Amino acid sequence: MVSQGGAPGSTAARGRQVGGRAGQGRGYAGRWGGRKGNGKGRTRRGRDMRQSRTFIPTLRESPADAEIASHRLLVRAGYLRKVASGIYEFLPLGTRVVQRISRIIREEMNAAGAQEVMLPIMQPRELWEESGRWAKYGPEMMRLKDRAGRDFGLGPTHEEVITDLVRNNVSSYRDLPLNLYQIGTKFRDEVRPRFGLLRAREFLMKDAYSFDRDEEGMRLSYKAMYEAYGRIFTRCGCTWRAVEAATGLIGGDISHEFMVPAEVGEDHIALCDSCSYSANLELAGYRRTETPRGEGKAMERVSTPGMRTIEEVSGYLGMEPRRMVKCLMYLVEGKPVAVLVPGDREANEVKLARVLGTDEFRLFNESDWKEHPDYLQGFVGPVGLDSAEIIADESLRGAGGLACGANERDVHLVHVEEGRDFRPHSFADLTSARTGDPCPRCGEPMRVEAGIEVGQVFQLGLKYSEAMRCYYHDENGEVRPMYMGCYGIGVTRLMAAVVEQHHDERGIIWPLSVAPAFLHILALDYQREGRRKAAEDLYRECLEKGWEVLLDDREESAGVKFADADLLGIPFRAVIGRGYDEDGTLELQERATGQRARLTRENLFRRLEEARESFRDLAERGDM
RNA sequence: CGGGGUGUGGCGCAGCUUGGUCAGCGCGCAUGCUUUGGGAGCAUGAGGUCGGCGGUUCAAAUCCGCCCACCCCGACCA
Repeated sequence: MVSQGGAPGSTAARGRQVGGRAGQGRGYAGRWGGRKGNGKGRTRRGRDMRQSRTFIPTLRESPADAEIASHRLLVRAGYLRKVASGIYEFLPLGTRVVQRISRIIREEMNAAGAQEVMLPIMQPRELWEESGRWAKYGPEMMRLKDRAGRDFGLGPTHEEVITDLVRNNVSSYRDLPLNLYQIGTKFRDEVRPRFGLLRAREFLMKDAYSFDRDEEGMRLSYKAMYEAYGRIFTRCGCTWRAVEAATGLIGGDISHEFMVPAEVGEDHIALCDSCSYSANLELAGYRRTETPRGEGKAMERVSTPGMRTIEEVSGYLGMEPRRMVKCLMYLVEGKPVAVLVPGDREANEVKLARVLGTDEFRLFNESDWKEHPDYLQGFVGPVGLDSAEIIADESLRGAGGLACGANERDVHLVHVEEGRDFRPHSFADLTSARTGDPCPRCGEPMRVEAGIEVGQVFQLGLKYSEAMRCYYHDENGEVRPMYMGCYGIGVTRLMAAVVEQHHDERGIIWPLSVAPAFLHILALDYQREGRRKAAEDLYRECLEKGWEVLLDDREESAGVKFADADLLGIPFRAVIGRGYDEDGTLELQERATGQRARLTRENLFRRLEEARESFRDLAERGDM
């Protein structure tokens, strides 16, 4: 089995082997729960999973509140139940899947030199004050008081706690690098939980934190995690891609997100197939090649009675929306700022936050318009707008032939040219790329696709170590802050993502690596003595091999058993039915392909062993 | 937080407009018999004070008010 890692400062902690597998080869034997050999005195070594005695409440109908496949199927198939909005119970099969995913994560984390710890969910306010995030995190952090009235937060993430742990116990360069991780419950009081496990309030997360002497070390730690993440998602059966990402509340400079492409994903990423540039749409750049040009005509006023929206005005004037200047009024730290973007684009507020250097801003609301009556909602334009700072999207640099509000009721201006008629205080990248926009690196057209963020890695640098005084002594006795990184995987979200990528209309199709069982034995007409005995024998034999097997020993009709088996999605199915009566053969079905074969008992085992063997090879190579 | 919607046995729903044998249907559950290769049939049965509180009325699942929960869209979050 895999080493659980050593104490701080041990070989396991120091033995960095970027990109490789530090430590010993991982034990893939008994992937379905089985120890191999040496089970003397015990006839059964696999877990006993008789369906009649296992808590798998399947539903014939979809629950009314489930919209997406993963949510619907996980509930219908008896893996999951909701107890409150965004809060779920994992039933035995769901728990199995979580454990299997967790196991893959542990193997890869341990192999990459990280050590597992367990950190508290409930964390004292004081730590969060140190990092400044008690104020900054906002209502998303669940807060509570103990009986003495002391403030605590339920950890939405664990940088503070881990930094506190390390600063108090690590003080020498000899103990670095150090990488600690946990798999634990996180709580985030999401504004709007939805999509089952994809956006839950309480969820399981693997989070790791690395501590290094310098930036170079941090980069190596980052690289090791990045590569481990790729292996983890691949082994869980996901297609994925890593993209450049924004850092948000966690902070730091460099970050990548691991995205699992899926229609239902809430994130969007821009991809270039020519040069492999890929980034979250929040920060993906694109080249401005569509900048409209003018013909040197003089600016002109036109009457646009009652027309406030881009659609209304552009339709009335017969101009393309991209020639309209959308002038958005923002209140930035209490001051009005005009943000100019082409009429056919939206402002990207993540980019805007970067440019403004603050996230204290919002689009004008009703009362803001009232308080600033000199800005006429629907007719604001950059020409003659002296009272506000004006920042414009890059695509408006040198643009001409534009139309915009005249800062006068029911009037717009046409033939407007940037540079001649108005001049923004600055230009910046303020809009999101769309499919077809040119790649910022190579200029080829990109595409935008939806994905589920299943993991994110950050180079934190000194953000927390300086704020929280997490220092060490180097060889010369100098006191230096540690360079940190942090690395998260949404374990339960990953489970949902796997289902999103692996299901059909009838149910889940688990990849072998994370399936709650390897084989599902269905004995049809279980009452028939011969079939029952055959099923029991097969079951026992599988258990002795250490396989995880689910035996459908219920006295249900064939249709019910098949339908439930499709729903549960266990990769292989052995059916004992008519074929068995006729010539003693069993039918092996593969859930993913639907392939069926009537086999003798010996051949059935041979085929299953082959499947396990080829899977094991894939796993060793990191292809699975 | 804004907008919309829903809350009726374990699950999915009807009933509400036009208060009064409306507490009902399907699935599930229990018992018995017959069934068993794609969600079986017959029979019998258990189970809901209709989200909560208050009001109107002779009478409220149904009308009114407040509250709560859940869902969707948006805002938010990363």
